[in-house]
Amino acid sequence: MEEGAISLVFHGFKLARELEENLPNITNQPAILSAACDEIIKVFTNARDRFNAQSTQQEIAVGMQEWLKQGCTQAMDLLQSQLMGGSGKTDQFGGGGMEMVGGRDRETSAWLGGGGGAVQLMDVADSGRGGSSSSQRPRRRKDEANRRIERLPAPRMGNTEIPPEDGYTWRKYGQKEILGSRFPRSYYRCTHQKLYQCPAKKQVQRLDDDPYTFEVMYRGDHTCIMSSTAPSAPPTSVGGATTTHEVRHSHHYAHMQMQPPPPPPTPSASVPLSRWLSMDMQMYRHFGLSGPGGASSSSGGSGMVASGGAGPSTGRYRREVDYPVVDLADAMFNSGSSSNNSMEVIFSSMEEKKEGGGEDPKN
DNA sequence: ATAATTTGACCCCG
DNA sequence: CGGGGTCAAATTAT
Repeated sequence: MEEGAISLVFHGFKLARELEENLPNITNQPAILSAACDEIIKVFTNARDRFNAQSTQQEIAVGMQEWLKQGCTQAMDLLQSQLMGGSGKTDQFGGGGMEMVGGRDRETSAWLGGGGGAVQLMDVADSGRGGSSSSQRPRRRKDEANRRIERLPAPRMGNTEIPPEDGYTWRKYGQKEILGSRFPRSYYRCTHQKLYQCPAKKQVQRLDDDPYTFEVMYRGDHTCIMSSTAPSAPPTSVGGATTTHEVRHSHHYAHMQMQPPPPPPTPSASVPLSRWLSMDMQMYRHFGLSGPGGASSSSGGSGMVASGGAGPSTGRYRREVDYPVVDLADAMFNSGSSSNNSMEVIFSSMEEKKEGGGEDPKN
């Protein structure tokens, strides 16, 4: 199985991330730095070799698809259609189901359709019940939200099993033990909901017998709009949201938090996203893949939510982020030894947090 | 200091 | 009444 190769790619990313995290601590240790780079290169090279050796282009494509599904998501999907003048609305979930990486069988499928119809935007006044004196009881409708369920494998690479992370920023707001399930279910809502707009929510839970597979259910659609850095001047008419780019987000492969991306605060490097995205898209083109099918998701039992950077940069549509991409992709899959430069590019776009929250309530 | 996560309580629905 | 989802205060991380 070539999942090994895919895992290697992930592993490479992980290592890169770790290196990035420790960069500030080892800049004086060229030896270590060098070794680290070497290690990373080795991993990627290895992955490439595997792809070339035992996989057909198609398999590579599939692998990339899986990878993208895990790391990126609809955000990308949307961006893709927007930036590339995609007229073919990517709306439905048309990808194909997947199954693999986990080993266990378990068929099922992919997305149980919900119900059809659009709609979301529930009452904005839906808060204030659990507390104490709430005199309001906004009806809680649960059938309206279109539910989309998706099962995705937890990257079980090397040693880090990062829970699914999609391109959106979610905030965990609850966790509960579910009858009959051995693992708790965690509830997330879009981080930007605070601006009272994004009704998107999702719940994540590990499958009983396949701790490495998560089942995520999405409810509601994202409508995050972070107009420039202006919390005071929130976008008017939320419902509309047709003018500006409606959904964008970042995506990272994080386990924990984030730091720089959001709309208002901390201005900092905030563009890597575009590079990543363009890279991804570039790959799609390169492999002639169809857009990612669904979204993916995140977090597991112990909690991590994540991050993303929504393009704080006032969502500049695009920049000249189209060329380094080719190099990157090429470096990753074609050249094998001298990919240092490319790695730099990768690093420049990786933001991550670390933390060893070892936890794993296995059975 | 701020933001995210944790966790028990509370509410709705079946 | 109990399961499942959400809130919100407290806690922890950044």
